[in-house]
Amino acid sequence: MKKQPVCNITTQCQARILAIKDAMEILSGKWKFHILGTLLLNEKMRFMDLLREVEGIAPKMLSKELQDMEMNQLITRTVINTKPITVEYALTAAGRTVEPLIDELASWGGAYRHALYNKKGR
Amino acid sequence: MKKQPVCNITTQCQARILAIKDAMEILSGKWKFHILGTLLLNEKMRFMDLLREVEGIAPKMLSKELQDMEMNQLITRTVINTKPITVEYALTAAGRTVEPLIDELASWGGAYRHALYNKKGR
DNA sequence: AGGTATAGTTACCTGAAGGTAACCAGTTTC
DNA sequence: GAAACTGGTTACCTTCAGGTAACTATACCT
Repeated sequence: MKKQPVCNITTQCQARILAIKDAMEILSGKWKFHILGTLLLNEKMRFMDLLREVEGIAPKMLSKELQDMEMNQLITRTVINTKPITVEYALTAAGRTVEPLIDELASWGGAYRHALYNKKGR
Repeated sequence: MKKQPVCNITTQCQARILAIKDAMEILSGKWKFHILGTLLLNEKMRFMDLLREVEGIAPKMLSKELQDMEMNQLITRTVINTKPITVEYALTAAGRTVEPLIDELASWGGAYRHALYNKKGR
């Protein structure tokens, strides 16, 4: 008799897996956390500000990531009618909810680095 | 005068960015969270168990991700001398520390889905 | 001797992610 | 009038993550 392909498919587990998949999809890519983290510190930022603050990002990537996140309603884009036109990006309420996640990620990364330093460092 | 390339490089920020980069690198990929989540539920699991539990993963990917995580000291691999040889995978103490992170990720994903459903659903 | 289990490995292929560089159009400053 | 600001777009190229399928070798069951 063949072994059953799965043992652990409770509805709870399935929902959890789906939630994780969602989160990973929405927050995927190299830059989103850095952009969101910067917006958490500064409230409203223009395109060129972000380009300077998020170290290493190219305008093309920044533009694409901002569009992604606007579509997913994490940020808003507002065109301001100044002399040279300016654009303001800001977090939405939904966008602000990533703060604990980013905190957790940062603290995990920090703790991990610290733990390895104590064990293997030299 | 050119604008300064950066305004926000406090040492705190730099450390935070580094920690996030670390975490993303170590936990990168489509499968690590699912594997870790499964190991959180089951303590000790064999290769074929994981292959069955982590829905959709191919043996090649599972093997590779397990090796990655063993190198990063998140899991242990123990060969057991049974009739047909078996291998047990289990979380290390460091591996168990991802639990809050996974919880946060899952709860964020769930909340996000819920929020969008209330706003745009239908 | 054929099917099942164990734990993987190997070769091949593809699509997406991301980097580089140049360019656009308008405006203010030097 | 040249340079630097504004906010991007476009084309091109490279890398790699990840998927598919087949295969290895040993051993138990019937």
